Amino acid sequence: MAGMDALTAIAEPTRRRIVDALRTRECSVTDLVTMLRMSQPAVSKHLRVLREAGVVTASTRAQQRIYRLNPAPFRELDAWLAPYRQLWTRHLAALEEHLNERDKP
Amino acid sequence: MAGMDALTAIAEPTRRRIVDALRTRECSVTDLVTMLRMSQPAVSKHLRVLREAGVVTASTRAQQRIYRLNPAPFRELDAWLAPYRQLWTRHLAALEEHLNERDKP
DNA sequence: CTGCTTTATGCCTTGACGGTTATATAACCG
DNA sequence: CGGTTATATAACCGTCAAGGCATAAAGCAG
Repeated sequence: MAGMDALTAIAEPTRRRIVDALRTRECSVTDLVTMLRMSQPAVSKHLRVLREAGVVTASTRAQQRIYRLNPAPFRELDAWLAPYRQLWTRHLAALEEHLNERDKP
Repeated sequence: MAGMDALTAIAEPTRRRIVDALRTRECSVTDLVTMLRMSQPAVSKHLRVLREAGVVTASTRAQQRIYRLNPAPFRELDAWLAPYRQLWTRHLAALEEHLNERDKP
């Protein structure tokens, strides 16, 4: 019942591997277990964290639980990143400025 | 000597506060200490982590060390996020499709 | 109902991390 | 030089989370 935010959840290396896997196609738990070469409980626990953070959603199909990504937190992350974009555009602008300045004899 | 990656470094709540503060203007350590209302050693340690992850750079000015953001990791984060963008564009497309379908009697 | 498969939970150990106080290092000022 | 400011490091502690194994729970097959 922790409720950690999406970014913190995604940051963990193993969970990022899970997220990267789910990006291309939805997966069952055993799918992920074989991909990550980790114990099933470990994977289930990571999935629980991701679920409670709203990063993934699960649906039941027969005995399997199919996990897929939830777009929302990625949009949020994108929104958070937005104001940082001018960071490197400004950087490039400064660089260009510098080059122009240098070419003037 | 850990060498954690940028995303993991940024994910930590306190460090995200530092990064958010540095986004608008560069800061000295004491600046950050007063902002975060935390002990100076704690701030210095977080700055060390951010430094080793390449998130920030430091320069010396008198006795102060001025910290500023390094654009690179944010570009990397943006690049990592890029393939996820189609996640919500697809999502929107599907939604629109669904609405169109529903309007046909 | 009895297995069989798939997933979730409980318990435990271990290692890492965030925070503190105390101290070292470094750069300025007089 | 001595003193003061600014930052980094050391030593320590409490907490927490990630991983393991064992076990429960849930859904299907026969």
